[in-house]
Amino acid sequence: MLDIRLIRENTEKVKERLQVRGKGDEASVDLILEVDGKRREVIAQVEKLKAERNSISKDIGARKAKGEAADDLLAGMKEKSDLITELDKQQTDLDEQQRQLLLSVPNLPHAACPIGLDAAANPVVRTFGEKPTFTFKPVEHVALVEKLGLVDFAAGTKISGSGFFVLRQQGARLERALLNFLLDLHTREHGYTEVSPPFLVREASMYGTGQLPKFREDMYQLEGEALFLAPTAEVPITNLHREEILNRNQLPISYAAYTPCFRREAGSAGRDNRGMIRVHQFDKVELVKIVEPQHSYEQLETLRKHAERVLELLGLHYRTIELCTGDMGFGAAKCYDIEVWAPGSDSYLEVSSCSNFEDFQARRMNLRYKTEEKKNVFCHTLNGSGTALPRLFVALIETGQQEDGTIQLPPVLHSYFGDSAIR
RNA sequence: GGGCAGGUGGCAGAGUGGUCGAUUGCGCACGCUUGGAAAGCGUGUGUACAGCAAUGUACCGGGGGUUCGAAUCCCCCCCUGCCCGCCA
Repeated sequence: MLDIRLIRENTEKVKERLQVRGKGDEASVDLILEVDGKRREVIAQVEKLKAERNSISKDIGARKAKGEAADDLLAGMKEKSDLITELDKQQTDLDEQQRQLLLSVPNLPHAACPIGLDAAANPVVRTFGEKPTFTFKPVEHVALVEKLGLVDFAAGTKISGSGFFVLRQQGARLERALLNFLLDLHTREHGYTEVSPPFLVREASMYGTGQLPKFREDMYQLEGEALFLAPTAEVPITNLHREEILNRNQLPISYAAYTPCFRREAGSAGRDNRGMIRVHQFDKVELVKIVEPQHSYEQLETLRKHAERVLELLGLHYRTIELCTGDMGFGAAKCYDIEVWAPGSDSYLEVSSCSNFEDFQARRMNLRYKTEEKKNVFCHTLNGSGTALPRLFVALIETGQQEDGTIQLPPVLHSYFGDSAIR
């Protein structure tokens, strides 16, 4: 949520920054200011009346305490109160209008963000390794996992429907190895605090991180309950500190969490949905940072390096792209996607997305910290999907596949997996 | 699922219609004291909104109502805790 003061005081700048997203959001700005203007007029009016009422009421109380009559003071008070009630209603109404408008406006892209309309305009900012070469034609993961009995898609469909899969035997074990590897890496070497949160969250939490009100259709909600299945660990983890005022010396806070993620993927049926690439439930290790504003961009780089390090240790070729203004998510001010190479599919798969939300989420969540000057300032929140497991899984086995049908695993996984290869 | 009790400032905990943004204690900050610390003493200690400012307004879980006036009375909702039942 943007700061109304920022919109008021830097109107043209805000419009310009919204315009570069290319979604026409800048049109809301004038409307917001119009509502804000009316709102402030009403506030000025009603507060003046309230001040009068309070002062006269006080006098009435004082007289009654002394046993004196106060009829002269009471005259006209009822009317004044009724007027206040009426103006209060107007103000509540305008407040709500303004809130809804503000909630529907995306974050302002950082000044350094590349400008563009869609994914085609995203520059590659880093690559690691090279596309591996094969002496044979590499196979796509679907064929690979079925042959080795790692994943049973039919069983997933039977149990839960399309978009679900069952990991079996070495497949299940590889996933478990990856989870442990990821959590160990981030907690032991990158200094993150491990957290295991609930997977079901209440509505207030979904508002906090911005899934609601705009993206209700993408979420699973429990029938008859005000609970949602978390679409990412970002929701429970960031909400750990909702409505809090942190001490400066607590920052930065860094969390790593494994959770499953639940997504309806409504409207995406038939698109990109082969195998494990786009599913309704997947595991992920998420990284979340809560930081001071002045450090948030260096922290974003750090976060990104931590996410990239995963792929580097696994010896996977990847590229990191910076999202352009038109392709960036709703709440992000700057965002990197890390895409790992999947040779069997001959494509890059997004496994990780590292965003700086600046104070966009913190404002919604009322998450602040106390500065040395004892000012309460909104924190900046960052999050990076440390890695979406199924896609990492896909890249790993497609990259490690051998001509004899086995899959060679990178050395860092040997002890976690208990073997050097899947055979 | 059945029954009950509660939601007040960082925390604990008073307050049942008027000078209460709220007694007090703890905590915290600063000062005095001390060789230094503890103790003790003193002072201070919420947030948001409006306003150039002085200042004003709002907030005792949320919303509505009664009243000149509500933390306090009435209604609805949300949340938390406890007991019983059921259950991994």
